[in-house]
Amino acid sequence: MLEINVLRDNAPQIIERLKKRNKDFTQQVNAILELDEQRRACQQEMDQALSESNVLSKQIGDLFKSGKQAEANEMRAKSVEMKESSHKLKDQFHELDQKLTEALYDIPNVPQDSVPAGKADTDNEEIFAEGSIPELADNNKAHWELTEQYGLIDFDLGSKITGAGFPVYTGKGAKLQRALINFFLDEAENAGYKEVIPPLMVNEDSAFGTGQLPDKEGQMYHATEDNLFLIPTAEVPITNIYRDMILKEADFPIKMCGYTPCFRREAGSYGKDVRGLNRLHQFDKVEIVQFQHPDKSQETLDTMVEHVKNLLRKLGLPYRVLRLCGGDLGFAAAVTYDLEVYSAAQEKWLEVSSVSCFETFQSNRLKCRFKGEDGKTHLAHTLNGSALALPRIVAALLENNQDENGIRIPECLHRYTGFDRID
RNA sequence: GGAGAGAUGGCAGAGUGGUCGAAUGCGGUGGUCUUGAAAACCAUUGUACGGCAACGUACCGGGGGUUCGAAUCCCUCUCUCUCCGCCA
Repeated sequence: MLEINVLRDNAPQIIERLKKRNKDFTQQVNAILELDEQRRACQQEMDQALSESNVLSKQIGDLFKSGKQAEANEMRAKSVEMKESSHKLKDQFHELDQKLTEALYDIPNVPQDSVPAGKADTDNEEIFAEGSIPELADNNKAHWELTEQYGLIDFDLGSKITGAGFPVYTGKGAKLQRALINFFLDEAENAGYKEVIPPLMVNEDSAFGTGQLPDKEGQMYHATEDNLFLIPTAEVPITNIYRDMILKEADFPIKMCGYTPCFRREAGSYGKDVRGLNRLHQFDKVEIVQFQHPDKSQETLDTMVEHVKNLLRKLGLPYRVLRLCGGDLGFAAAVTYDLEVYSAAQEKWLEVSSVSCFETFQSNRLKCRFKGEDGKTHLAHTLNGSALALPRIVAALLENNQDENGIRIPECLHRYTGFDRID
């Protein structure tokens, strides 16, 4: 969520920049400023009242001690009276504070200047592309055919055990998963990321910290009995490691990576684009996360994109990098780069990574701060990216590398798979 | 699942109704001393909100209550630990 004091000081600019999201926030922002005004006025009144009764209480105590019962009792009556009004002010303050916070939840992050204007994914800006699109034989197959032909993934079996979107990886298909995970983790480690294996379920506070709650609870599987949520991405548990913390400036950059399965309900997305590996309820992903000094987050973002590009390069997949337009930008992100690979049999681009800088939007909720040179505390910047999400990588690998007799495995994976072909 | 204990500042750990934002120790920071370091000594050291500032207010796991006054008493929730049972 946005910082109230930043919004207070820069309202017109913020409203202007938010227009990139194709919505006018003037009214909402004005309502917030109004609430903020009221809240501050109320706090002053409340603090005043509390201060007075604190003084009074102290005096009463002194009077009792020096044996002046009568006077003390008289003041006590006065104090009771005051209590009523301070109680009212307290309630009022809390109500205003609550309203203000809730109103702030509804304002998305402010897009950076580089974010192009636009309404939908068709307006995203392609800023880089690499790799050549393979020419497949006429009788080429989509990955869901290949996985069946070579016994790599059993979608029907997953449906039987759990439901649609929960595939069973078998034989070389399972081994390929493991290989990719290890490859991605090793690459991340080589780039200085510390590996963590976080919990796959998180509590409400964590889901709130990274912004899944209060709005997007429909996306997560919810174990109501224990009020825990299955993670939709490792971003949630990993970023929450630093919730409620004050870091030292020397701690930056904090670089962490982790492999986890991810669980997404994907409610309402049935029908289109869900065939095979394109959209699953459970999938594997290696995530990279960084906490960074605000002055350095921009270059950090670039290095993270570079890291992902490198992975795709090594895998030999044709890919492109998109800078998301304002209309496609996630609620919490200030800027996002999507990386897409070309899946040659399906003849379409598949999103395999999303690298974002959230500036202070997440850390404000997380209360992740650092003590600066000036001795004051400031909110850290958070960044994260997929490096990488497996299913669509597998889809593209299978489709792009197929030939008459099987599927070629990219060289960087050989030491992990132990085989160089699937046939 | 049953029985019990507990939750206090970065950590350890006092504090059972006013003198407590909170003793003490450790740690951190600054300084003295030293060729340098260590040791010793001195000082300083929580967060948030409001205020130009002085300063005020709130916070001792969360929420509620009693009281003129709560870290301290009551209720409730959450979490942690120990023992028993079950179990990978």
